[in-house]
Amino acid sequence: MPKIVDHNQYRQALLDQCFDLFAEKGYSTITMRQIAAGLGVSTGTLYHYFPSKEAIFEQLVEEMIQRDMLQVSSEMATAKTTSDRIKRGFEFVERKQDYFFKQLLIFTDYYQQIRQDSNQPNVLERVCERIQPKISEILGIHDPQVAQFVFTFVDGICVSQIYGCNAANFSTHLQLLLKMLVAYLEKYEPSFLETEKL
Amino acid sequence: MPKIVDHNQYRQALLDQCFDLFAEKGYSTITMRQIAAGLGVSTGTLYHYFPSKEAIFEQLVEEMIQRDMLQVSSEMATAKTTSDRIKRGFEFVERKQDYFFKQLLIFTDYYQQIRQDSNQPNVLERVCERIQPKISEILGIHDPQVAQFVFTFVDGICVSQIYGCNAANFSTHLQLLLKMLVAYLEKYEPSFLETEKL
Amino acid sequence: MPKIVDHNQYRQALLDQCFDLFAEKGYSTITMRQIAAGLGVSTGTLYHYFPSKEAIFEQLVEEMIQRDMLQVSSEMATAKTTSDRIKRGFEFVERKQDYFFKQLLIFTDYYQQIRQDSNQPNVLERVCERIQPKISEILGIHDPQVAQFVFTFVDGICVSQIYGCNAANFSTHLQLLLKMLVAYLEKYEPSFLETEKL
Amino acid sequence: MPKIVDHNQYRQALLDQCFDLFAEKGYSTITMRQIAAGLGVSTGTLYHYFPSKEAIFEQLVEEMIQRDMLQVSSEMATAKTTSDRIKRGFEFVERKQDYFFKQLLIFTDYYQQIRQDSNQPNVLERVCERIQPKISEILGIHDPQVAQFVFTFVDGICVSQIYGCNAANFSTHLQLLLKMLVAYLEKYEPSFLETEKL
DNA sequence: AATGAATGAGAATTCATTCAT
DNA sequence: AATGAATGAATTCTCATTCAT
Repeated sequence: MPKIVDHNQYRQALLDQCFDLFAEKGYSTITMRQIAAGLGVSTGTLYHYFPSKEAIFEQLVEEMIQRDMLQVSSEMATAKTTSDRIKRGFEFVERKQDYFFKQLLIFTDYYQQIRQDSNQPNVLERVCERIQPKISEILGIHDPQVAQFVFTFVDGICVSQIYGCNAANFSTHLQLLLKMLVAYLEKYEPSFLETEKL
Repeated sequence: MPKIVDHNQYRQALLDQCFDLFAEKGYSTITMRQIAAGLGVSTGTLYHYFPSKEAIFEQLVEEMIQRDMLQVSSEMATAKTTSDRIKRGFEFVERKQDYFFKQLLIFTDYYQQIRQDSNQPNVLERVCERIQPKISEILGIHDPQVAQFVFTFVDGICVSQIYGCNAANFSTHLQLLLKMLVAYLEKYEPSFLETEKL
Repeated sequence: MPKIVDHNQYRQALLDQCFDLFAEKGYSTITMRQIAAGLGVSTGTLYHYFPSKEAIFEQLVEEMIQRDMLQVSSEMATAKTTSDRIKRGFEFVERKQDYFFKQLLIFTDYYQQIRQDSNQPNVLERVCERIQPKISEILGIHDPQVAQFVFTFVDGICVSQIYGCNAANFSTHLQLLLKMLVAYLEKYEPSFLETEKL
Repeated sequence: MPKIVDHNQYRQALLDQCFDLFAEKGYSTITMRQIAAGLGVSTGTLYHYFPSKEAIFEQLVEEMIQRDMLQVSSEMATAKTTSDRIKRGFEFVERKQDYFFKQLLIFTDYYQQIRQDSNQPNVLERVCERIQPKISEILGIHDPQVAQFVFTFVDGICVSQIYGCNAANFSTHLQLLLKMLVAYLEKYEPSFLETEKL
C-alpha cells in the first residue's frame, strides 16, 4: 500500500477495501482488528481515519451510492434509443451481479443497525429516492412504477442468491425479466411497440 | 411460572416467540439475555431447552419453513381454478407481508452466519427447493421459471421495504406483478388466456 | 441399580460409585449433573442424599479412609513373622496400585479445596495420623520414621505415575524400595537381621 | 503501568508471577479475573498475552521446567566429588522445598487437565525424561533406578505435606533418605564405599 | 501519522442448587 | 422418594475504543 499523503484520499482508499470485508463477514460479525488486518494497518491507524466502526460503515454506504450513481450515468451516456438503453442497463446489472449481491448483504446489515436508534438519518431512503428516477431515465420508461418494478426484481434476484439454488442463476432471471417487461409494455404502453424493436 | 410437562412442546412455544425477537434485533445483535428476557425466562432455562444461540436460530428457521409449507397447503386446498389460485396466492402474500419481511431479515442474517463455516448443512437451500414447486403448484403455472419469477419478485418487494420508500408499498407492487404476469402468460401461454378470466 | 430401602445404606452405595468419577474428572471439573448421570440418578435425588457437592467429596474421603483401615487390618490379620508382614504389605500395595493412584488424585484435589477456607476440619491430617501407626504395626518396624519412609515412598510412586514415564512402573519401584529397606534395617537395626530371612 | 516494549519479555514476567497464583488456588479453581487481579492487569491485557487460561498453564509448566534445569546445572557446576554432589543436591532440594511442593500441586492439576483430551502433547512426560538423567548426573550414581528412587521419594515428601502431619517434615525425611541411600550403595555398589566418605 | 498495549463492559455459556410436581 | 425444570451468579473470553510512545 503506497503512502498517500492526502488524508481524505487515503480514507477513501481504505473505504474501498472495506467493501469486501463487510460483505463477507457482515457488519456485526467483523471486528475492528479484522478490518485493520484486512487493510494492512493497525487499529490505531484505523481510528485515526474513522471515529468508529459505525462511522466506517456509514461512510462506506454513502461512498458506494455516490460511486454507483456516477458509474451508471457514465455507462449510459452514449446510449440513444430505448432498446439500446434497456440492453445496456441489463448488461450493466449482469456484469456487476456479484457487486450488487454483496451490496444487498451490506444494506440489510445496515438496515438492522439503524433501526435500533431511530434518530439516525436513513441513508437507505436516499438510495432509492435517487436510484429510482435514474432507472426511469436509463430505461426510458415513463411509468415510475415499472421502473421500480425492475429495480425491485433485481433486488429479488440478489436475495435469491442466498438460497443457493443453482436453478436461480442471475442471467436466466434477467432474461425472463426482459421478456416480462416487453410483454407488459406491448400490452399497456403500445407507443413502446411502435418505436422500438428489441 | 408453571412447570410445563412436555419438554418438546414448550421448546416449540419458546421458538415461536423467538421469531419477532430475531427479526427485530438481528441474529448477531440480539443477546441471549435479551432473548431470555423477551421470552420471560432465565438464561439458564433458555439453555435448558437449546444448546446454543446458533441452535435456537437454526431450529427457528427449520420450524418456520415447516409451518409455512403446511399453512400454504391448507390455505390453497379449496381453490380450484387457476385464476382463483393466483388470486388467493397473492392475497396470502399480501396478508403476510409483515411476516415475509421479517423472514427475509432472518434469512439474510442466517446466510451471513453459515457462510463462515461452509461445512454446515444449508437450511436455506432446502427452503427454495421445497417452496419453488409449491408455488408452481399453487399458481397452476407449468413453466417453473415463471413460478420462480414470482417468488423472486416477492423477495424483491421485501427487500425494497428496507429502503423505506413510501412509494414502494407492498400491495401496489403486487398489483403490478399480477398485471405483468397476466401480460406474459397471455403472450407466451395462450392456453392460459382461453381458460381463465382474471 | 436395585432400590435399597435404607437411606443410609443407599447413600453409601452411591458414595462407592463416586470414587472413580471424582478420580477421573477431578473435584472441581466434574459437575453435579455428571455425577448424577454416572450414578444413574437425577440431580434431585443426588441432593436428596447429599447436601452439596462438597459434602459428597468429604464423605467420600472419610468413607475411603475407614474402609482402607479395615481392609488392611483384615488382610494382615493372619501374618505372623515380620518378613511375612512386609511381603504381604508390599503385595497389598501392589495389588491396589490403581486404587492408591486415584486416591492420590482425590487427596490433592481435596487439599486444594480445604486450604481455601481454613476453618474446615482437615480430614487429611487424620489420614496420616491413623495410617502411620498402622504401617508400623504391619511391617513390625519399631522406628516410626522408617514406617513413615515407606508410606512416603509409596505416595511418591503414585505421583510418578502422572509423569507417565514407562520406566517408572509401580512394581519395579516397590522392588527397589524393599531392597533399600532391607539394606537399611541390616545396617541400623541388626536385630532385624538375626530374626528374619527375606 | 508503564508500556513494556518487549512483548515476549513481559509475557514471561507475567508467567513468573502466575506460579504462586496457580499453586495456591489450583488450575480449575482460580479464575481469569483472579489471575488478572493477582498480576495487577486487566483481563483484556491477560488475553493480550495469552490466548487462554489453558495456554497460561501450559506455558507456565514449560517455563518452569526450563528454568529448573538451568538452575540445577548452574548450582552443581562447581561440585567435584560424589559426596559433594549428593550433599549439594540434597541442600538444593531442601532449600527449594516450598517451590517443589507448589510444583507438585501444579503438576497434579495439570495432569487432571490433560487426561481429559488425550491427544494433547504431554508436557509431564518430558519433565521426567529430562529430569531423570539430570539426577543421575548430579548424584554421580550409575544405576538409573536409584536416581529415579531419589526423585520419586522427593515427590513423596512433597505429597506428604498435604497430610499436614507435623511429624513429616521435609528435612527429617531427607536425612533418612540419605541414610537409606548410603546403606544401599554400601551394600550393592561397594565401589562407592571405597572412594567416598560421607 | 502510526502503533499496539491496555482497558473493562458485556457476550455466550455453565453449574450448583432449589423446588414444584 | 424421585424427578428434572428453573434459576442467576459466575466463568471464560471478546472487542470497540483509548492512549502513551
